Amino acid sequence: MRIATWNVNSVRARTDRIVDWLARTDTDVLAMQETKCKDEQFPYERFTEAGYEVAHVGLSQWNGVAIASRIGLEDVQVGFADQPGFNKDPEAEATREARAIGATVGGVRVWSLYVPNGRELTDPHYVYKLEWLAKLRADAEGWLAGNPDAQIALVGDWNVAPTDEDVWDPAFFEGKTHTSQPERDAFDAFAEAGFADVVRPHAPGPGVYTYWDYTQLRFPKRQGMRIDYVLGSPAFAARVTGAHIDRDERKGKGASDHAPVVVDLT
DNA sequence: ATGCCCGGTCTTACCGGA
Repeated sequence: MRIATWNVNSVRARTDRIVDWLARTDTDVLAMQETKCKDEQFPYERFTEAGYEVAHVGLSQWNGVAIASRIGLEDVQVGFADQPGFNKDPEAEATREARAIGATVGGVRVWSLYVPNGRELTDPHYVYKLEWLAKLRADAEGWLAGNPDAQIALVGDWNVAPTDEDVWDPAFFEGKTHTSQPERDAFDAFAEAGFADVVRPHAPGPGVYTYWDYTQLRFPKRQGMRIDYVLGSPAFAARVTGAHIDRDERKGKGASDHAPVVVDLT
């Protein structure tokens, strides 16, 4: 079984590329983030024709997460129980965004996650990001406490670079989001809760990234960030036989700014 | 080495991305 996560940065702008990639790489399950469309705009037919069922949640042109599977897709859940909401206007009511969808595939409870960016360290979005991660960790800890043998995979764009090795230049990110200590603490809390990074042992750094900014020749200069992760419960981690980051998929015209992260299971 | 931003929209300006 092969499972992958990919921030596709618009599923409509890249449908051909995504469906071609699925077929070419023999991937059974793909968690997508930043689909950037409403449910009624999602190109379901293209995935169905290729043999994949899709569960998607998209409420506007922002965010949007999905899981595509050719090995079944059960018990779809939009959002996690304590998922916080957000509103740019602090006076207005915070609403839950399309940043989390869960489904059971091949015996694995998969969550496709798009963690809030945070924007600036002084922005309310940063507070939202930290709370979002804390609530997810609390809920995920509960899922595992209720069933220590559960195969759970928390996958997606975490928008955190947990170590200095995970960015091309730590000095460049001083005073910015993604590398601050509170964000790193929030990310590390998942390991403490029993969810391990199953990719890093198979794709060690330095210089190994999953995202490269479109500007300033970041990709050819190999100036990227490792912010997309597959965190697995012990029973999930035990099934992992290999993993890699498909850097080639970042090449060429029409690429997402993120590469797919691929995990192979028994 | 795979190229000097790219999606989206209430589109020709601006928001969000990281």
